[in-house]
Amino acid sequence: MKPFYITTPIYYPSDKLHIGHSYSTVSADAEARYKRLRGYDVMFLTGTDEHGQKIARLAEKKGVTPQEYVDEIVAGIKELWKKLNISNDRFIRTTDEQHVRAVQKIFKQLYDQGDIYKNVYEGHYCTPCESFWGEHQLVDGKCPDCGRPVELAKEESYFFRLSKYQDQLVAHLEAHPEFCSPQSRLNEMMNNFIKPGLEDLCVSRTTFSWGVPVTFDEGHVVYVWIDALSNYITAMGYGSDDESDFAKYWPADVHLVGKEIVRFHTIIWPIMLMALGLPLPKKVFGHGWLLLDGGKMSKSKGNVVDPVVLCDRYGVDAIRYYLLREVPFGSDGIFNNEALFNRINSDLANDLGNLLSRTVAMTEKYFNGVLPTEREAAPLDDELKVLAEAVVKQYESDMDEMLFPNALSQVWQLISRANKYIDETMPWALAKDEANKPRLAAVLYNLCEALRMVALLIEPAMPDTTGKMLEQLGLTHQPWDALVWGKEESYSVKKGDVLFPRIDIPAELARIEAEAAEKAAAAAQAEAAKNVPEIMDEIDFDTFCSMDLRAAKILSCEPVPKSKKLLKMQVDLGRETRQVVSGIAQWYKPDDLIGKTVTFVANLKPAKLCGVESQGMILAADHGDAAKVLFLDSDIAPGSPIR
RNA sequence: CGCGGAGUGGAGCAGUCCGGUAGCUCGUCGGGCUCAUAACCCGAAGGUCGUAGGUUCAAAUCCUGCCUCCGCAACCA
Repeated sequence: MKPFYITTPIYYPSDKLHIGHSYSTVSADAEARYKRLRGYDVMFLTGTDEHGQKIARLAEKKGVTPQEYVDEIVAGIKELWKKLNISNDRFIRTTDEQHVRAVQKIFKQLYDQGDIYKNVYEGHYCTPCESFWGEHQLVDGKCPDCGRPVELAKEESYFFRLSKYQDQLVAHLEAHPEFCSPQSRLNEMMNNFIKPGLEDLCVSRTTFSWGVPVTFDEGHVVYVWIDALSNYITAMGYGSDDESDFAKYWPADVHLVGKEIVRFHTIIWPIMLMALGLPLPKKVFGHGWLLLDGGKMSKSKGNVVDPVVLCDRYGVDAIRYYLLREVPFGSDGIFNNEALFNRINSDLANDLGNLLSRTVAMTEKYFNGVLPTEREAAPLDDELKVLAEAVVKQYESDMDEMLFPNALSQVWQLISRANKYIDETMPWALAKDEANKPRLAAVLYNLCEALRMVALLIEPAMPDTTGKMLEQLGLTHQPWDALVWGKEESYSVKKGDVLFPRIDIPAELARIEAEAAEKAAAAAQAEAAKNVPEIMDEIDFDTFCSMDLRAAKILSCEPVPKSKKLLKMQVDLGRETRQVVSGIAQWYKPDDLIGKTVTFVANLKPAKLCGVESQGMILAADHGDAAKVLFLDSDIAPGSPIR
């Protein structure tokens, strides 16, 4: 069997993974599944990149060791992949002993052959980004990536001679234009990084210890790239006693990566491999991002963008389908709930689910579920058949290029054609006359064939659905070469559960919003509780009684000119009317207050605010940044004492 | 001139490289059908292709100016 080796990036387990990571991994999974179906001996690798200062710091903050910290997060990641039906053959962690040893070996070899050398590094370090920046790269003295402050750092480091291999790299990239997809990104790399001349790369650190130790120089740990990128070969046993998998699967067929790390995979990684005398991967596929809709709003909806929640609520295959369908090649896609629900309803429920449902229902109704083999063909049938065959071909070519949205839209063309075919043939009309039975059987047979092919085609994207569809069609799993029209002799179907239930979109959106609001409120409350000031020193009862609190009815109210915060009011205190100024204009309009009864401090020494005299004070509670006036029941008479 | 992306019927996009009848999905409206998950099928309405100029027989597409919007973020797949 021909080997096919595909990888995802290894993820940084500093926090739970989000929908974007799921997108990368589901894409790789779909391709891996597709290649398995096509008869390849697939090796599908994913994993985690667990070292670095950031994780060390997070662990410290949490009071656990870095290893304990990542162990917990990695467990969650593995659970997520299980939930998403990810079929990875191996899961590498950069803390795996085998990996650590191999990295040490690689580092030593590169050092021994002079590709790594020791020098002093001076630069500005951005901890969140784990990036060093030169003086000229900083923006306003801050990290050009994230805009946060940087720390000046100077340390003894090892450097990797990228420059030495520059010409060799350029030659390779020019000879293999297919090495990087989309090609536009390679052009970007060429123009921005390669042509101006590669700078040697800092590959060790002494400022933290959570990393792979450099064997021959105590205090140094291997920094990021040599540790992380080499996972693709160490996972195959490179540098261990058993390199048989490495021999079998390397070079990788595809490294699937997000667009932001194309640079490392098309420059640093190939050069590392060249230095090690190893063959280069065949392709680096840089996909776009799945962006969250609505910018900052996404935070408040955070719970819904959690892939685990999404799967639990709407089904794994629906999420997988959305991810694979929504991000066009070469650009970014958008994630939002409404788009997700629309896709589920129209593509999955209406088009696909309903097609299966109506076909199986009619077969049961007209033939008790068992189609007779006596069938009468008609010219119209060929259209369906021809389309099905064309779709298979185009689908395969799209999947070979990992153009998932294109491949899926091919399948939906067939689904659409089949739905139309039902209208054209009108099986319910044929059923009215016994003489039409052979024609009716042919129509339903063709629909079952179309559905069978659809079921097989969507397997890389939606493996569970394939099983459910085949079951209703009375079939068991079929190999890829069963994608031939007319392969089944006949059908014996059995209706099952609805494939994809429709979502009541307005109701669902309202529910999500309510949930988010509830969460936000709870969070605000928790936040407020944290900010409750210390209780003041004790006072005696007389001191308390010296404050004359009264109910006061607001008679009129208007903003104080030239002031943002102040409102001027006349209040009825029963025996007199007072003028009071209150700093609540940001939260209350005059109309909100007129006629209301409030809590009033009647014996406060008058004061002038913005030149307006205030003869007392209206009480309000601090509510976060805002203030909430203490309103009283309106039937309390103005001037009533409060105690 | 910080960088990058984008302005095409109600929404989301394709078309722009290589000028020549403006296309797709969703939504809306009308019709059909009744097997089916109020699903399916057909049809229609709806676009000065951001704007002002220029090149051309012809511009969404090429050139120039202007305007507007978005991201620069979670820790980045």
